[in-house]
Amino acid sequence: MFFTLKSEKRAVGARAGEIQTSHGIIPTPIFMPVGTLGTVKAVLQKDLESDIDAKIILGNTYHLYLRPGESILGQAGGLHKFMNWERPILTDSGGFQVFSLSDIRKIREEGVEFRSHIDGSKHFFTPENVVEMQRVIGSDIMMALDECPPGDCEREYARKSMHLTQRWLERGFTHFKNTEPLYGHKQTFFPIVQGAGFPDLRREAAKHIADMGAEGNAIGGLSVGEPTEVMYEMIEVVNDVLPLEKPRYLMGVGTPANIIEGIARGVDMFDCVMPTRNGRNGMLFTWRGIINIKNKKWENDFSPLDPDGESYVDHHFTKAYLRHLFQAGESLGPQLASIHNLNFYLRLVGTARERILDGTFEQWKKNVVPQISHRL
RNA sequence: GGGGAGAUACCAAAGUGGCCAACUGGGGCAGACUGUAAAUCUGUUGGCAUACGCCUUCGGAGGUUCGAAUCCUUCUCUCCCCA
Repeated sequence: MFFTLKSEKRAVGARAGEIQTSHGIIPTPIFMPVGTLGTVKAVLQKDLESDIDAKIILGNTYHLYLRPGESILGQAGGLHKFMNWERPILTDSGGFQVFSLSDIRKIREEGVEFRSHIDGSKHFFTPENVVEMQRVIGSDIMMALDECPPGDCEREYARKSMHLTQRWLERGFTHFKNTEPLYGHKQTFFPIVQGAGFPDLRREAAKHIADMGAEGNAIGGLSVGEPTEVMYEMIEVVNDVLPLEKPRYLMGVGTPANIIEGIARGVDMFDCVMPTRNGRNGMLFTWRGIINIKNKKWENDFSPLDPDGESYVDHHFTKAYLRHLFQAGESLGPQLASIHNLNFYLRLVGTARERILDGTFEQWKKNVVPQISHRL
């Protein structure tokens, strides 16, 4: 993997770049649609590639390990072939599931013991076997196993958790370096900064992964219940330390406004379930604000779904029609909303990139953030 | 013509003397959702009030009772069975 900065180099500030992978080039800043189980929910690969023009998508190691499992993915020749997606894939390690499935797991020095949320069976994840699994998946970018503590955790817990994560990162990275890709294309490994909402812990964690010398770095443990201002502050603290010349990935973020603010603070990569999950639940993100298409006020609004939108669905369907689909519980509703939202998210980061390159990002941000955050 | 069952809120359907402004579904309205255990979950759904609460409701009318969706009388309507 190679990362090239195309804009001015500043520690904390918006930048534009390019990530080269074996499966294609990713312009940054970029948003990566989440496709946990080998599918971006409710969206066909074809639409993802053409209409939405996603440059890279996510998969999830924990979920893919449980279903379809290592054997099937190995037989398929990796996730790209299995799901027929030829562009880059980034896989999360399952670190987030250490957080979100906290009722059914036990964390130890060696790794984390899970109970499957599907059948209750016991499984053990280590920094090493999670790398192995991601070798089988064949993701272009694999994530380290980390512990993602809740946003309101105590300092002492955050400190111990961060140190455990650091030991896991090193074990994972060592294992990564000692193993080879299985399918002839390159893979890379991103370590993750933790440290909850404590600036000194964050700084220490950032220094630690900066010294590891990975090709890219991730910021984890944000947007997990802490106030938004804390998240922004942590991004600044961390990006002040992380190397300039390597991509920075803010995991799990966020709302359109969060993403612009993240870009402004020097983040290059984002992923979030919001455009798809909220889309399936009737929320549309647009340049003019946020729409809950299920609301009665759209019942007889026959204007285009999104007059400013650039996707096929934005101009071929009306708000009234989409509301009808949701009212009727038709599965096309969530599909159209997901396509619209992902297209919007990709256009949002694409526009941010243009504004960075032509030097008007700050001015643009000032105008666009209130607009896209407004509820219609 | 004879016999039987029933009428409850937007719909379906519980309740059969006070704990009932009325269980539960559905539908409606609104909200939540940030490295996806989510095409899920939550609230609300007679009127008025921020709230305490007040007012009008269980086919219509009348009655019994301290008190009625629940008991009695009568009327109207619906459904089923037999002719």
